Amino acid sequence: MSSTAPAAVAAPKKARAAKKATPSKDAAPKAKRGESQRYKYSELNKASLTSGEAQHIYGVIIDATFPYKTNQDRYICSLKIVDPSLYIKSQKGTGDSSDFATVVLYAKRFEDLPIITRLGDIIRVHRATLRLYNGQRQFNANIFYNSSWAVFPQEGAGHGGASHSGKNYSFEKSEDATLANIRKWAQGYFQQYNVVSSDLYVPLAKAAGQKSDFDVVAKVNQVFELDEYTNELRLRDGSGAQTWNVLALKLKFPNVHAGDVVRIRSATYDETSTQKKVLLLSHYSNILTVPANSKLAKEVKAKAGDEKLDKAAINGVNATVLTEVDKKHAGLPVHSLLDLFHNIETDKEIQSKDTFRTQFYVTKIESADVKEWTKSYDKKTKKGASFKGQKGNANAIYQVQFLVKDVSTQFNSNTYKVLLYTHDGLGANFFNTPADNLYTNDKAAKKLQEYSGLLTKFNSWVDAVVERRNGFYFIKDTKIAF
Amino acid sequence: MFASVPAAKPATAKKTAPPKSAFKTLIFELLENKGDFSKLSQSIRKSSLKCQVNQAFPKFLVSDGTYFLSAYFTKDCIRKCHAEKDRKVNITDLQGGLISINKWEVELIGVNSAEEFISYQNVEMRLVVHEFKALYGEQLKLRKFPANLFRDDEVKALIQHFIQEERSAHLKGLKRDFDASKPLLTLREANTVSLLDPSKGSKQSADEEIFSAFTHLLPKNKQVETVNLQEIYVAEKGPDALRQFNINFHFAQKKEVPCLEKKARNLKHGRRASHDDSRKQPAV
DNA sequence: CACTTCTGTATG
DNA sequence: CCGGTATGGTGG
DNA sequence: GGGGTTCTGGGG
Repeated sequence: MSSTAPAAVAAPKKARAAKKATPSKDAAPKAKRGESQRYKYSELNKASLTSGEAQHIYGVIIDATFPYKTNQDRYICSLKIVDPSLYIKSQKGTGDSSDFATVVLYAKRFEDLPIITRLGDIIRVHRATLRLYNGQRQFNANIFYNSSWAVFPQEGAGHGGASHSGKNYSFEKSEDATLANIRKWAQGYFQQYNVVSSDLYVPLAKAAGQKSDFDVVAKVNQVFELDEYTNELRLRDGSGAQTWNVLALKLKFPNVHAGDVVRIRSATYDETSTQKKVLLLSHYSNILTVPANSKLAKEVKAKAGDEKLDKAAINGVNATVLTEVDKKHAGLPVHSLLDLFHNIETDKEIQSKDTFRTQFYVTKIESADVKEWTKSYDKKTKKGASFKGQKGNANAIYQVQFLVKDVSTQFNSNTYKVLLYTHDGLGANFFNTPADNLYTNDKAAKKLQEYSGLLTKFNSWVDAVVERRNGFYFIKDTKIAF
Repeated sequence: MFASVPAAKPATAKKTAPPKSAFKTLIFELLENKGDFSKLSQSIRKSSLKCQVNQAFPKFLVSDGTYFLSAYFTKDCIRKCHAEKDRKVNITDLQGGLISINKWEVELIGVNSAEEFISYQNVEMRLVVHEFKALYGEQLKLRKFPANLFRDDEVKALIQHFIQEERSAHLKGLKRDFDASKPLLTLREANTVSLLDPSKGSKQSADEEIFSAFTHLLPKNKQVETVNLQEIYVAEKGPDALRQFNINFHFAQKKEVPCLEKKARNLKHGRRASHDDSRKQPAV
């Protein structure tokens, strides 16, 4: 093989930053001709504390702040990393604080720092200086000068899918092995160890007692869209019966999903919230997902459990989904009311489909009189007749209109019709009771009356599958969950 | 928290304890009373609000130690504090200081939340200052990083609830004569019920535009008149200063030094070994 | 080429 | 005259 | 650096 200098790899994705990361001065970049290694990577625990020279490292990320602004022209991202020479060995109990290294990246621009979304990803830093800070090995890297970083996902082979500072990044062929090795080690490490030792976070049950900010490891039981900018995460960690809420901007944390186990770097207890338990985030706070197959994630998932829905919880304090959708639609993508009623006029994709999953709240139900929710249906004329004054329940069907609203249509003046018309069988089980003459079946009428109240209550939501027929949307394969 | 406001004592008996923030209590009460300030208990309306001035310009932000919101001054208020002979008070010099707002009111108004960050879903609780006093002596031991009141989880829920009730009241009062004989052209027309009054001839397709004509949000002409903060700035510091302020944005310059606190801070200068430079030496 | 540091000039 | 900006110098 | 911005004041 020609033993030429390593080829700089063109960025596979659009680079986050606009800078260049051409190798600059200091230690390693002195590749003699014929030599193929410009960068030599130090193990975290063997990097020199005395030389003061710039060094190059690979590490497994176990914590990180979000890139944050510190003054007019400085941004910082601070992270904790480990490698086979320096890692937290305790599975539980107190960890030894010297068992990881920290990395502090400095930049002039937000875009020049990495956004870390997962524990277990690999970071490579070029031209960092090592010093002891509070007994910690701390690598400092000035991205605004000549340092650079690259982050490789834990999943996947090779160095595809990397994000990096600068316009491009170098990757020597010898690094294939380096990367593969540390990935393999990380894999085993996350499966055998907790990685995040218990002194690095607090159980939610102890959150209220914290004096200052703290970290959390918990399961995301639900991601609720609070408004067009914000999700409200529902967190549980099994340390108490409470479910905790935290507002997470959609743009800042696009990768948080229900069922994930996450680590929150820096939260505070909200002393002003009296109706529900709330954690507050800061601009440097981060939410990192814990690999699903890791020991830690499995333990937390097992402990957290699910919060079951019961009627008493529908009190307007927390937004609550009252319905459940048949499992066969699990993969059906969610569409907003804007899609269903507006974008359909122009969007070919939407026009080509007729079944959608959608979420909304009910502002009004028609008929207002619950007894008129069912009709006697004449298949010939396709008309429903009131049961009022009638005996029996011949050909009973539901004919109910929901006037609904959602986040995507929050600001406009419209409410939208979603129908529960069961003449063709669609949605027949929605109310968990067969359509009947409600003038004679008091028990059913009473139950429906209760549903009516709960469905139109503030913070009650419906998660439904609808099918478009003849220009109307009909609910199907959906039922109230209690 | 307020100095003398029994903020911890809501007028109406609630199931839950009041929040530990005067502003949050205030917005709870105001929304509960559909924006009618006169319905709040006198003990709240007549209390003084002791606040920290987080920022004087371009928005006047005051905090109760936990949350901040925007304050607005009446013409009378400005006139009075500029008239003080010996100690003329400059609104724009209050940054970092404490003030006691002794006469005030709050009103619920419709705004564009895309532009006004001290609001939520186009609703703002507007704090109108009729009379205040600068508290020069007192120390600022309030929380250092107050948060936007309108980003609070419970406050958001409260405003959503308010809007939803306004909407459903609107919907209930709407006379909807559905003309079945008229052919429906689009799916949207068939499935849309508008809050807009159909008799007004407004188009049914209010897709893009923002609806905030709720009955309990004050229209512009019903709001208390307040002085534009930029006018105050010019009056106090001159047009040059305003121009300079805007230039500072072009190239971000130094942090404005709050007039009130720039004295007693010449003691610390010993540049702590900041490690943001990999070439600089000493470790700790 | 991008970054830092130094120097001189325009600007107010 | 101060400070920010533009320019040339530097290492890789 | 376990932290505090803002023409970015719902990534910062």
